[in-house]
Amino acid sequence: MRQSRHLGRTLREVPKDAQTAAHGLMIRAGYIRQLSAGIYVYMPLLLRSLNKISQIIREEMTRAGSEEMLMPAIQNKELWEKTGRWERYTAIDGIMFSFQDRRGSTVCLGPTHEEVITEILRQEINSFKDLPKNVFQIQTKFRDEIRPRFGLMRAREFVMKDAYSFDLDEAGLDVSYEAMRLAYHTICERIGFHYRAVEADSGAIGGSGSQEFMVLADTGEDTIIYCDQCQYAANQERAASRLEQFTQDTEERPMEAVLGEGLIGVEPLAEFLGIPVWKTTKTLLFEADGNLVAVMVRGDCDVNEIKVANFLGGADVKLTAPERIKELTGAAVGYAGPIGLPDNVRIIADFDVDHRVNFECGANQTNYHNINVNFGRDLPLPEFSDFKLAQAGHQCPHCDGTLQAQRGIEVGHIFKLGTKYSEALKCVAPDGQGQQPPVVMGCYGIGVSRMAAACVEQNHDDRGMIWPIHVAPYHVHLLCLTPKDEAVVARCDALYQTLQDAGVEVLYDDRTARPGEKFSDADLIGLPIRLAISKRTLEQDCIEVKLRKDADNQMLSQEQTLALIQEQLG
RNA sequence: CGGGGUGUAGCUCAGUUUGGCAGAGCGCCUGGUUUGGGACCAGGAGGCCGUAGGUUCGAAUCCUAUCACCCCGACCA
Repeated sequence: MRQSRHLGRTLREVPKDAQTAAHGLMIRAGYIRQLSAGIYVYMPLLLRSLNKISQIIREEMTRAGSEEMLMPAIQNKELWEKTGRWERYTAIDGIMFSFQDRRGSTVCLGPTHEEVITEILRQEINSFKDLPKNVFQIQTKFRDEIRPRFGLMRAREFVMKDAYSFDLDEAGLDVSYEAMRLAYHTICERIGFHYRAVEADSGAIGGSGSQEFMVLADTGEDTIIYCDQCQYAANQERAASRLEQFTQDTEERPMEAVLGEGLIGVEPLAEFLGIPVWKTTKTLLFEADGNLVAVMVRGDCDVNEIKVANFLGGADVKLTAPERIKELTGAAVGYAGPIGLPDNVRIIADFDVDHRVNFECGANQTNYHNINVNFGRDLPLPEFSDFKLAQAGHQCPHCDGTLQAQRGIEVGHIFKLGTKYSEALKCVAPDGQGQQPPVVMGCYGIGVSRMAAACVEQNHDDRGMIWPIHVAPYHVHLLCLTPKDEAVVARCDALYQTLQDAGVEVLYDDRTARPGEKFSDADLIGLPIRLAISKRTLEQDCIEVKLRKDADNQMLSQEQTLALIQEQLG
C-alpha cells in the first residue's frame, strides 16, 4: 500500500481521551477513531491486524474440529426469556441493547449467542448419533458496558470469536473442552503473547469449570494470583489461598468490650488493643437479593464478594449502605460484629476466622470492640466457607509456595456450561432407549479486537507500537527518504514491486515528507521491519534495514534484505 | 445510577471570574530556502464558540433546559 493513498493520518499530539499509552498510540497512529463512547471505527491498519488475528483463530479452531458459521446479531426477546436471561441482561444489568422493531416486537443486539446456537442445535439434533458438534463464529458483539474503557479494551461494540460445543455427556464435554484449551494456547503462542492461563470464576453465564487466558500487562483490568513454586494460577476473583497460622492461647479469657475511639483500620486497632492483627476480625454487611448477610474474615484479609455471591447461589450481592448499617448494628460504620445482630441477618465466616482463641471483633456499639471472643461460648458457630480475597503474600493452596500477583488482560475465556441452556431450550439428544437427556454444552470466547489492543499494550515503547510480525498490519515499512530524487524513487518503486511479488506485505511511504517525519511515523505505526532508501544508500547500492524491536540498523544488499525478511517471517 | 469535569479552527488548548472586533501553538494551502529523526522565512484559508430558549443596546462569557464526551465510584461473560 502506498502511504500517499493510505487513510489514517498520524497525530503528533496525544489526544486527551487517551486512557493508556497503548490507547493513545492507537489513535495517534491512525488505527482507531472514536465515534461515540466505547464505539470505534476500525481504520485500515487495525483492520489488517484484526483480520490476521481472526485468521489465526480460524485456523486453530478449525484444526481443533470446530466449524465456522455466522449467526445474526439481532435476536428476539422470546428466546432470551426462555433461559431467564432477558430480565437480567436488560433491566438488572442493563448490558444489552434492546429496541422495538417496526412491528412492535422487542429485539436486542446480541451480547452473546448461547440462546441462538442452542435453539439451532435443538432443531438440528435428532439423535445421540448427531453428537458431538462444535461450531464457532467471528462476529461483532454489542454490550452496553456501564463504563467503556481504554479504547478497544472495553468497548460497547467489539469483535468476538465465540464457539459452542455440544456433547452427549460430561466425559464428552471434557474432551471438547480440552481440545479448545489446547487451541487457545496455540492461538496465544502464534500471536506472540506473553500470557498465562488461569482458573476463573464462571460468572453470570453459569456453569462449572472455566479458565481465562490472560495477557500480562500492568494496565490489565484483572488481577492474577499465581504460585511461585507450582503451576497454580487463578483470577483473583476465584483464587484460593492459605494464611499463616499462629500459636493460640491455651486458655480462654473472659470476653469484654473495650472502648477505643477513632480507630480506623485494623493495624491501629490491633496496636491499641495490644494484640496481633490476625486476632482482629472484619465483619461486613451485605444485601444479597434483599437478604441481609454478615460476612466475617480475619482482620488481615478482605472479603471476596464473588465467593460470597457464589456461596449464596449466585445472588446479586451488594455492600449495605452506611445508613442501613447504623440501623442494623446500632453503631457507626466500622463497629459491626457478629454478636447482637438482628435475627434476620445470616452470619457466614471465612474458614480462617475459626480456630482462633480470644479473638477480637466489632461490638455493634460505636467505639467499642469485643476482645477475647470465642466461638461456642460467646456466640454460636456461623456457617464457614472460603470468603477471603487471595492476595500476594498468602500461601499457595496446593504447595508450600508463596502467592504472587500480576495484572492481566482477559483475552479468552473457556467454560464448561453444562446443561443450563440445553435444558431451558429443550435441546436434547434422544438416546434411542426412550430417554431424551439435554446435551452438555461448553462455550469458548476470544475477544478479537481486545487481543489487538492487548497486543499493543504489551508491545510498545515511548515512540510507538512494536507489532509481532504475524499480526502486524504489514510486514515491512518501506521509506523513500528522498522522494524528489528520481533514481531513489525508481529504486523504491522497484523494491516495492519485488517485495510484493515475493509475498511480502509492504506499506510504502512514498509521501513527499521529510525523513524525520517518516522515521517518526514508522516508529509510531510500529511495523516490524523498516527499510529505508535514500541517495546515500543508493550510492552504496544497499538498503538500510532496521527491526522495530532493535535499536540498531544495518546496511544490507537486496539479497541479504530479502533473506532477512524471509527469516523474520519464518 | 451517584459525584465531578469538559464542549471555542483538523488536533491540543487560552479567552468565561468582571458581557464590548474570535485567539495561540501544531496541522493545512501558496511561494521561497532547506533536505537522514516532525527545519526555517513570508503570505493565506479555516470556527453559527455543542444545541435550544431567555436576560441585555450588545452574549463564547450571565440564566434555564437539553445533548454529547471524559474522569471517580458503584457495576461489569
